[in-house]
Amino acid sequence: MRSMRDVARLAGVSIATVSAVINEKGTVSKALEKRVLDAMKALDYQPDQIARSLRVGRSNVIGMIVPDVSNSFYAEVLRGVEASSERRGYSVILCDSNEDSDREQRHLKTLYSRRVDGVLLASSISQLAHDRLTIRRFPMVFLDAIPNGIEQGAVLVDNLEGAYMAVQHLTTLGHTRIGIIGGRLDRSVGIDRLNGYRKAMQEAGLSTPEELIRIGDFHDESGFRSGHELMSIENPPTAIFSCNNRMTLGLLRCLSELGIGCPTSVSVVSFDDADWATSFTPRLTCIAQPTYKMGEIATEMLLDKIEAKDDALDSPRTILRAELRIRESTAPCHKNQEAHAQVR
Amino acid sequence: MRSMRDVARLAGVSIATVSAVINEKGTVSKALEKRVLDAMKALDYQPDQIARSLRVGRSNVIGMIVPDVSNSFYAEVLRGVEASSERRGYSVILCDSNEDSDREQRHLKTLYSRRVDGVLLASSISQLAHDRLTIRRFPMVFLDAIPNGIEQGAVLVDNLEGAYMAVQHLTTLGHTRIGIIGGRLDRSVGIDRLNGYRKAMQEAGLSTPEELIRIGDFHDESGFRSGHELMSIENPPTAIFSCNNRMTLGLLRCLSELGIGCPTSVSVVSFDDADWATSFTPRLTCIAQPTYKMGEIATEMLLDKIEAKDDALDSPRTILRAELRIRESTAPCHKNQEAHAQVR
DNA sequence: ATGAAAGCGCTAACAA
DNA sequence: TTGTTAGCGCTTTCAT
Repeated sequence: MRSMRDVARLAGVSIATVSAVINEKGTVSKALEKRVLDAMKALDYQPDQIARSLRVGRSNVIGMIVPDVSNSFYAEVLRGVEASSERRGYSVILCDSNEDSDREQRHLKTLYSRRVDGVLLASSISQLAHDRLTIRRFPMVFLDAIPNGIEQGAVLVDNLEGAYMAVQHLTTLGHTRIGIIGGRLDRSVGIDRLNGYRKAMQEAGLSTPEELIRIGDFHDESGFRSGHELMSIENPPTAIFSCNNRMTLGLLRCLSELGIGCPTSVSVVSFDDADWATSFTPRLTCIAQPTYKMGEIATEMLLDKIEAKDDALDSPRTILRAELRIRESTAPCHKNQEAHAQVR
Repeated sequence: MRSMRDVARLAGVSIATVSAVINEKGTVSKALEKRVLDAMKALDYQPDQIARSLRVGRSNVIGMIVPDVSNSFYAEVLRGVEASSERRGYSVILCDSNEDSDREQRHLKTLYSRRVDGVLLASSISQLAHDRLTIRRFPMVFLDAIPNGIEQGAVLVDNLEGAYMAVQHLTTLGHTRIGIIGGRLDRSVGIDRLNGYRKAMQEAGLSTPEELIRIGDFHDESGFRSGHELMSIENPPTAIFSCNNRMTLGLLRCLSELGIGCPTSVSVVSFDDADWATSFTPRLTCIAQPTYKMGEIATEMLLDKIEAKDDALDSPRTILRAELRIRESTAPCHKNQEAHAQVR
């Protein structure tokens, strides 16, 4: 492994000069610069970032913690993070917490030991909030979800509005019995989406009896189960709003097994878009989050924070809007039209 | 930021003793050990891995390069990698090459600068093979695909056999006109899967006219286009084998738009399973790769290589088997039954 | 069993 | 403009 000494020796200069050339400190004459550059090339020299990090006290590495990379939502966010980081000369250490707060805590400790310059945390295990010590260790930016009591920098989606749009779309189509498959209520994401549902229902003058509200855990299986429960009540919903991609998959599987037509018998809107959403029959109407952009913005925010000249401008929350993408899994309420017809 | 000096001072010992305690070198008396441990706790001290890395010449970090994390195949492999790495005390720097060989090259350079102990490369941009220099820089293990001329350690799936199983399943169901949507033929993966198709067809005594063979690029759009092409030839196939998850999505979208029933009009088998595969109607028959396990095995192989005592046991290739998961997107060939009936 | 000190490869302050 | 040198925080001989 070549070091600066080797380059310096070959170029016939001091290591300080080599360092100056590498870091473009500009105080080096053209002649020497060329000799150094040539020597570097000849030796195929690559500066040792570890040594550099130790010296300058910054690693140019950030950590990113996600609950599950194999969930396409996080994978897409991660892409944005990786791209922005690379652009600005940072690398990212990926940590998958597997939704386990112990693992998350371990990861945080490891990241600290590795002296990452900051971390992006895409999971709001609220317990973390209590551990303020952790937060003091390095700049952090929260992504997607925000733990209770944290006011730090965060990049979020307006979940309430997103859910509201989804359900309003349904009410506009004439649906009155609208079920929801919600996510965990110990997460801001779960709460906000449920509230968006409530708001839209209320505005439409619709009631939201308990039987229409199922709370899942953001996983496939709970979507499946909730779907079954919703469709087996006495007066089943004509439309269902599912609060994330995984639960939607479970719901769709449920409807398929039950032989319930979508959107003929029941309309479906999902929070989260996904690569498969337009390949389904029917193509799925959904609330799309700007995943890639969320990753980019969060990264920019974190890096700005890291590179801020002491006068720490406290990074605010950035709230992005989700987008309603109307496709074919939602249709006018058939039942109500009949009811309407009967009335006449 | 606390250092060993702080701990040593508080405990009233030398930094050598602190180091010995941390690394469990065992030559420290119980009494001192306790004092050191207490001091560490009191100061909330976490050893600086950067300094340690510089000193010992190992970083306990590995790099992983994937062409696209948002493809669930790679995301799942990554999960396995992350889990195994964490278990053995390594962190992983994730690099997304975006299928661009320049970016990949840049990532490799960065990883080298960061002195990672090894890298996992899940992309066979063949150009790399020529750059043997890169390979000498650190231990590498190839995942999923293998560049030409490389005999290094690699974890692969038996793509030929997987494709063979897929197509054999189709021939067994009585299909004789079987189309294939292949992947890029400058990749081992693309070639092997095509050959598996050819082998199964040949063994079944079936011909493979050019019109049944479409070559895509592993992306959604090419699956869509190929689907259209296949279904618009004079005597369209009654079954299609699609060579990866993304192209399958495109194909499914195509069939849906064309209103072609699956499996009634055409059976579909896909290489790659995915979370959505069992939520589709019909549930998708596919060849599942052991993604998570691939990640685990590749990581173990790489770490063993890294930690090998000089006597470098040259890690072999590990070839895993794919698994045929028969679901409802494949059915007996309807057309042939008719033809059969006519002959009588 | 414990400590003193050298040095990993680099940057930055200072000298020349 | 260029070089000398002192560390960054750690591990590891080598004395004691």
